[in-house]
Amino acid sequence: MVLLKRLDYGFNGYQVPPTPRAARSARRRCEFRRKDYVQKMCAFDLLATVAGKLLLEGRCSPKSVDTSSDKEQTEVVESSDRKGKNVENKPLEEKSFEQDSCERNFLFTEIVSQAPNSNFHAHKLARGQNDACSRPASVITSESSEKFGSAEPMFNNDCKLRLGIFPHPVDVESSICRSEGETKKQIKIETPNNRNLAINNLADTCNVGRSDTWDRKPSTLVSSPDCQKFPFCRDQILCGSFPVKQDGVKLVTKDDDENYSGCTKPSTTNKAFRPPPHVGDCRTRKLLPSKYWKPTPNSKDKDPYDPHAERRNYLNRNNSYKRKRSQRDYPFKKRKFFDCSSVSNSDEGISSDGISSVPEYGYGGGALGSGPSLTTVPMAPTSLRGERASFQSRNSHVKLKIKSFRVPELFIEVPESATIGSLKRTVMEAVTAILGGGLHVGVLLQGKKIRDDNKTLLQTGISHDNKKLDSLGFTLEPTPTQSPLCLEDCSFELPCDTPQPLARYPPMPNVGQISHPHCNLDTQSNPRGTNLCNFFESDRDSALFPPNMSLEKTTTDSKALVSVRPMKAEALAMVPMRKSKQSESAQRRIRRPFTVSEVEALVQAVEKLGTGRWRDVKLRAFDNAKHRTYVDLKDKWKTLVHTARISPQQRRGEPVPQELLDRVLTAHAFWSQQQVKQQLKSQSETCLLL
DNA sequence: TTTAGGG
DNA sequence: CCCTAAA
Repeated sequence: MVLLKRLDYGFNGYQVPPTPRAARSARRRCEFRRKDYVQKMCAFDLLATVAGKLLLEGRCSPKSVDTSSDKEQTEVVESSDRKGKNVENKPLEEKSFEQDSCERNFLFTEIVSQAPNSNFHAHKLARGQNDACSRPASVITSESSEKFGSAEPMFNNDCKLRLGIFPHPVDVESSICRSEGETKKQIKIETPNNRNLAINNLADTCNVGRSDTWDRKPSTLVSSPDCQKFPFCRDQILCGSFPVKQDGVKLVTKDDDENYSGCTKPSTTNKAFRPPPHVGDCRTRKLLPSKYWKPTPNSKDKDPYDPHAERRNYLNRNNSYKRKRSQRDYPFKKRKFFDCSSVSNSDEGISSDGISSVPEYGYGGGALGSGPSLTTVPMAPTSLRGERASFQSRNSHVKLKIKSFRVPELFIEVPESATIGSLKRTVMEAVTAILGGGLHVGVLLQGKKIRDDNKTLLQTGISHDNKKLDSLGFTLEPTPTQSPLCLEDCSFELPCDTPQPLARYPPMPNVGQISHPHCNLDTQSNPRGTNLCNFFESDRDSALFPPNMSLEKTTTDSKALVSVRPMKAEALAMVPMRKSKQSESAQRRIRRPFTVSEVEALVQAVEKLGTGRWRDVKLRAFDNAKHRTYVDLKDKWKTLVHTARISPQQRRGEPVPQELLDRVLTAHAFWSQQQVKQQLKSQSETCLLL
């Protein structure tokens, strides 16, 4: 349950608020509940059944693959911050970042291209990433992406903040070359200090040696500001995309957020709670960023327990509310139309996921149905073609091009006053937290997880002649080991010689989309649960891109091209994943426990407005917390009342100060009574009329 | 769209 | 948190 725990508390720190729209879907995807788990498992059982059928239909076992002709390809990586400014130590506010336009997802793109050998150990990678901690992360401001922005309409102005991981400027070249030995590759790496560092002589085979290399020099991490390089589909965006090549990883954060300026001044006050009456305003005003306070025209507001005054006030404001209401965009209700599945939307003919197959004959970017950028794919040099040719003649091999891996979603929140350096560290921590925990590879076929590791590709339906198979996807996920929900083996290895390279997939389809608490920065000054920013932050989930916009980009992502050696299967031309209709079903929003600060704000609002006016409460105290709907607030109040009534021993979760609970009971009693009075009143009136 | 409640 | 009947 460790994982769950982390989830539960992952939101207490600073986080980058996402855009409202995607919020909902993201939350749903992230939801990690036992209940869901059970449901999922049912689905898996179903899959197992299907798989069984496939097994029966299975034909001869795959033949061995001749890799002799396989040569690694050269990949040129776009230099990252060519135009990026080195703004290491300036506060974020001084940058041109626009919080609401930050890209929030992380894209890990591989640098190196062809990794013929699938003998890749995920845990090695993970370790390597740990090492990456020492590596500098780079931040590129919006300017740096200008040139790309124009070419990439999808990002429009949303490409403001990008994070990248760079290898240490120092010994990138040497270490790599040394460890890799001779090579046929050339990699251009741009580091903050060292641009366009060309690396030659990379080993053209990645075997154990490569793994070792990872240990030492985990990866040549290069970041590219070019959005086109990372055309992610909505899914990728939602989940975080992780185009990975064995040789390198690129990290890019995308964030599409809303303002969270409220976090600029993390409040440290949290303890001093005062009695209900009148305290509210003064105190709150102090604690809360002014922008979140809607000055109430009526001074009557001052008296929370004057229902009449409040009523009048309420009525007076009713009109303006209506106007606001129409303007307001509540994310909820949209959920059903939101496709959260990472493997979705391929139906539209768009490569939605990180993977796409390489056409069996004559590799051509266009064959993938991808966008224009595909042509720029650095892959497919002559060696590759040769390889393909050999495959065709000798065996039936499945050729896959993994554009990207889905990666667990990261939530990062930092105060505006944070320095770029701290931002980098934060991102680094977040990334390493995930990677360091070990990675698990999941295989998706037509949007469904393939659990049986022992099936051959053929049996699974992954073969070139299987027309039904049009989608195959891979995901990187945090090691579910710690989670009780984790099923059997969670091997990190991706056996290359095993006929059944299919890795087990964690029970939860979207396990990877958890938020990682480690992302929190600046915890020293902002003890967990005490920052008031939490409920003012805009919806993190909103960081997810609107479904529509991301779809087109996907096609362009040719960078993460990797030649995966499909052990013993037939060469196969695959098509981008197709989303299964089932997956489109709504997903639960991620759980976001209320912080003490939020509770306090809620209590205050209810004290003033009373129960039964949740929309007003929302507007008043949570107007900027897009992820808190009035229903949420109502529910929270309900649970608060319940919590206040039970013994402290029975309470769970983050403890709510007794003082607050007392206020809850008081307010609840007051307003309940008020309600009763109102009813009696109306009743008597009715009687009089009669 | 909001409320109010059950799940 | 979700889902929904009602308003």
